[in-house]
Amino acid sequence: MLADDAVLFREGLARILTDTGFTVTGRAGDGTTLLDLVRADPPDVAVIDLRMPPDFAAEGIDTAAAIRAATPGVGLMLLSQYVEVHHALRLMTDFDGGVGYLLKDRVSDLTTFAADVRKVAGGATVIDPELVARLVARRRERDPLDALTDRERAVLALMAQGLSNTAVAADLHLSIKTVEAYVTAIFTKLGLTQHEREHRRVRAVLTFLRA
Amino acid sequence: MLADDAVLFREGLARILTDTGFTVTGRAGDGTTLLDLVRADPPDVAVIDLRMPPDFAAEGIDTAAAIRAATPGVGLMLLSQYVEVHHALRLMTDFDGGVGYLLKDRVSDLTTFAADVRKVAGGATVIDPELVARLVARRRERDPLDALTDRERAVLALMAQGLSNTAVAADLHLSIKTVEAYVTAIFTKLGLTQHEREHRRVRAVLTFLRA
DNA sequence: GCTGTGACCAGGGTCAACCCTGCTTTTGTT
DNA sequence: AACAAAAGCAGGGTTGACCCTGGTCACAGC
Repeated sequence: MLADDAVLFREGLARILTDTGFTVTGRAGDGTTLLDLVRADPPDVAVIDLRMPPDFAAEGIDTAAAIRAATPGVGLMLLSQYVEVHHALRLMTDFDGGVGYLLKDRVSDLTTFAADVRKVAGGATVIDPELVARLVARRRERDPLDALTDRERAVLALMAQGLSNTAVAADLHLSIKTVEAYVTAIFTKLGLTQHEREHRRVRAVLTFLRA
Repeated sequence: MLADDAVLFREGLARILTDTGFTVTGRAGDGTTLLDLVRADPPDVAVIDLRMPPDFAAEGIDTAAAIRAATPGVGLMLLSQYVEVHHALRLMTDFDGGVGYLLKDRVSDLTTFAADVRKVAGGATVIDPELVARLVARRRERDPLDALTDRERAVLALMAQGLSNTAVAADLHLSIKTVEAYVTAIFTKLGLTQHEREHRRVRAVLTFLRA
């Protein structure tokens, strides 16, 4: 079963899978269609693009979770354009095997790729080595935004859109005093101590944009 | 002829082209290899990923230019993951037809895609409609940074690194009063009038980062 | 010679942003 | 039950950022 909204890629992948011995039982351009198709005719494995319509914001992994819940025996191979460590982590912890997570551009051999898909169909976990390396590195240098509470992150997100404290207060239904308190807390947690050379609000925004 | 470093995509595309009536005479993972292959056995058309190794910074279009110079009769179909207006412009102006520029994710029909590739092989120019729309919009709303003088741009660049006015003054060997004057001028030229909801310095920085 | 523009700068003013200190309430953990 | 953290907010203070107005000098174009 194939799920990817990019026609060129999906149709190309369908041909590759057919050539490497798989039977492609269906194709879907979005998560809802995929879930319906899998329920109707559970395949050995579903190959899913991580970013799917409508929001292209990793619905692929939510769809995968829904498939796992509905049809636990179906393997789930996720393909991503970019390294997204937290999704890999989620796959390794929330799913009980039978999942794969590969980067599209790092697949260099079709035979190995096919073998990985088979492993996943057989219940194994297959994660791109680059992701493992990133996970290890990540544990060493934690994301500075990790220290922020949900509220602080929300405030910073609006700051990063160029909103004033007045606007942030209005949008989050808070008082300006509260927002000011959060802003100061954000600076502290991001290690942005008062310094003559820094415009800390801009620095905080840059940190957010780079995360 | 196919040129794309992403094996999954390239091999999938090879199969699609074969299925839609083309003969795929060769495959290349980088521009140099592609140029060599095209010289050795010029095809009707080369399908090229815009982003190629080693720098993934649009070598595809340079390779296309080199191919055009060496073998003028070869059509050039470029595929891009993202809209990049300046590359489309270059294709339309520097090349004398026989070029195409499509976005990977916006190809929704294989038959139409194949027809587009044939048009390019026949000497036509095929550009994704979305790009045309962007080009038209771009001519209307010129880059806001164009209105800035060299000095204003320099000041904004340092602002965009999160520097305070004090630091900008020190780095550019100016007085703080001068920097303040430039900052106000920058806001005016970027159309950032005083508004209760905006933090204009952050907005200016965001404008700079997106340019 | 005149005009316009860019670069550079000052005095004086306003205020949003930030900081400090202190508080209450809610929620989660032990 | 006790404690800690997060959320939310206030009073009062400081100040960097911004704004207005005015100025000089160098350079380019007419």
